[in-house]
Amino acid sequence: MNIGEVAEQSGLPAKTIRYYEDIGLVRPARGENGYRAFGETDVHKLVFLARARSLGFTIEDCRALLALYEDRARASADVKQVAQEHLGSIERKITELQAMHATLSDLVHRCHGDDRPGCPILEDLAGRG
Amino acid sequence: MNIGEVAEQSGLPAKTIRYYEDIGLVRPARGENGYRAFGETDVHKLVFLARARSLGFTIEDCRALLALYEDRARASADVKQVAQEHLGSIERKITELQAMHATLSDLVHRCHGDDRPGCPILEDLAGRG
DNA sequence: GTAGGCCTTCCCATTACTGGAAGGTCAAGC
DNA sequence: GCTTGACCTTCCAGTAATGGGAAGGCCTAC
Repeated sequence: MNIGEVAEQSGLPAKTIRYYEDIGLVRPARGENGYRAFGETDVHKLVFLARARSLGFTIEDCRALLALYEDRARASADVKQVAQEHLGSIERKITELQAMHATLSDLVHRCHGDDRPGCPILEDLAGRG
Repeated sequence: MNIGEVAEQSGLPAKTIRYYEDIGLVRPARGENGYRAFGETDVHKLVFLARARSLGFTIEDCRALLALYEDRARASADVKQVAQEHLGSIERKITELQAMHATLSDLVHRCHGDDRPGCPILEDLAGRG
């Protein structure tokens, strides 16, 4: 299977698939013409990667999860730990964004948004808020 | 004022302040010895930048906000628009993270996390969830 | 044989820094 | 006067995870 078809099936851009090969996440065979020849296993891995990435796992998380996925003797405790740590970082990001949102939302609501002088947003940014 | 003191006052690393000069956000004078010589205005700008960055504005947003801040004839409508667009992008990010969180949280709770075979997390990632 | 649509590699750009090397400057202490 | 150490300088490279685009090979159809 050529990279174009794999891209379609996995939902990943061809560029990204080549990158994943570069960093060793997949190792497709090569045809005589030099084209990458993807097997079913490769496609499965790429689907796995696409899903994991869409859940926000980093590439290194993905590498670990993929190793666990391929490890017949894996303990799901290891998987759970990676996922829980990621969940924690998602929670921290949400909290951070919510704090930004609260502050900024307040400033935006207090800004009349016309030509009158005095803008609460600029005043806050300037340290006089 | 040397960069070290400015770093302390603004809360920004010296490295970051040099970077901001590089990209034209501040233009400190230079002393005879080649050291950057920051004035009060520079410090104000850097405090402004630190605050705006902490609210998640991009560097280019900051550049625009700084220009508006320095523009005596500015309309707060312009400021408000930048802020509102940023608020929208924060909201989109939060929504995205919350979706990830919901899915992953569900998977984590369903994963027993021991040595028994079958891990809902891996099964989801593999497309069999 | 040629047009187009694939595929290949390679290098550069992105965002907002961060780290580190190599070297100049300054103030203090001996 | 000399050294030490803290500060400053520039420049180069790296981060995460791609995306863009050039230059060129391959493949199929007309």
